[in-house]
Amino acid sequence: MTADTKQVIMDTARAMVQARGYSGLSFRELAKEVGVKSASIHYHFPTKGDLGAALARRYADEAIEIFDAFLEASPDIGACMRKYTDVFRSALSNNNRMCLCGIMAAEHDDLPAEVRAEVDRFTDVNIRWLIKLLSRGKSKAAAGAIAQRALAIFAAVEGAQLVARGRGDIAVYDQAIEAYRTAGLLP
Amino acid sequence: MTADTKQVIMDTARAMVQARGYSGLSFRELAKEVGVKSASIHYHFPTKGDLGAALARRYADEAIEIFDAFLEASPDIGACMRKYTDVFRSALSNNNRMCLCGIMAAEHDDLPAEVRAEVDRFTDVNIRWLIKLLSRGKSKAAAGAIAQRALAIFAAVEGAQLVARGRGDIAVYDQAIEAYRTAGLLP
DNA sequence: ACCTGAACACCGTTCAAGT
DNA sequence: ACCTGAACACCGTTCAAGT
Repeated sequence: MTADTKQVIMDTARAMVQARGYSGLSFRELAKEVGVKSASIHYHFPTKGDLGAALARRYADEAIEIFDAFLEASPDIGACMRKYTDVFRSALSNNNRMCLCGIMAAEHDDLPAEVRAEVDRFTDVNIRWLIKLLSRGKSKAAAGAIAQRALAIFAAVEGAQLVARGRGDIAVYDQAIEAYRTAGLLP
Repeated sequence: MTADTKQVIMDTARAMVQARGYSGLSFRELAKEVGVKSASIHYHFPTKGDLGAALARRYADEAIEIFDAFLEASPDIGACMRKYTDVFRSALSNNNRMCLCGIMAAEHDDLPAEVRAEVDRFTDVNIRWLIKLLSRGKSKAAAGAIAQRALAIFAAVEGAQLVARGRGDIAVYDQAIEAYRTAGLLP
């Protein structure tokens, strides 16, 4: 009936990683916040890599649900795009945090293989969704150009988040996104 | 006459940070590579923050020189822009490394204040240079729009590097940059 | 089934001691 | 001036032991 310890660990760890990265996540700190000993964390997640992979997996799964709901809620490409960029904006407004997989992508070489695999899947999920969005009402002929543009949009949004976070200023994110729209990169 | 130990430390540390991040930098590993004991690193750089700040400071200073040389070498905006994006490309082609300050921006919350200050200065250097480039032959009237676009270009380039690194595929970087150009974000 | 204390080899840091 | 060994409190991890 009370909150499942495993879920509490994941929720707490996710917030920590979004703030300080995978490398910055400490099992001892995490345990202290959850109210158990660090050895107990290992009972639920044998290694740090197991925990990181579980976090990224759940993150990617949630992204699929959230993004697909946008497509169903509105037929307008521009409106869906705005909702999409607002998701990444909300991480920043939540204490200057970053996309879980964006910050982990920067830590690429420090990640265990099982974590890296889930981070890659998050990228796939995003690009696939953007392709679906950009393809609305277009012929199949332009598929290559659309895939390239989807990749560019994802990269640009992640970059806007990265730079805005570095500045600690969400207005930087808003300005970058607006400039992308003005230039015609975003629909 | 032989290589200055302090310089060897900085060169080695820089490569390590570009590969594994500031958090991923270990004084003991660094010392082993340089051929001294970790306590000796502390003689030259009392704290890890001192070393990190020195690395970012030199990185930003070098960027100023390199970028300004582009402006002097060519009057063509497009050519200068291509040289600029090639600088960020070269980090990836050097064993999938990242821009020193890009990877550190992701580690924002883990950085000592003195490191963060130098990372911020690198961003300033980039945006100021991009503004100078975009302003060529334009009236002062559009200054606001130009500043916004400069910020967006920097963010987009950093994002392309981040995503390409995550994929371990430099072609991803090239595709994103090309899509930015097609969309009209890059001149 | 779930948690813990104690131990291990790591980490940055400090400092007295060496040359 | 430059380097070092030893110690400190941290880290992820393991494991025998508890309930």
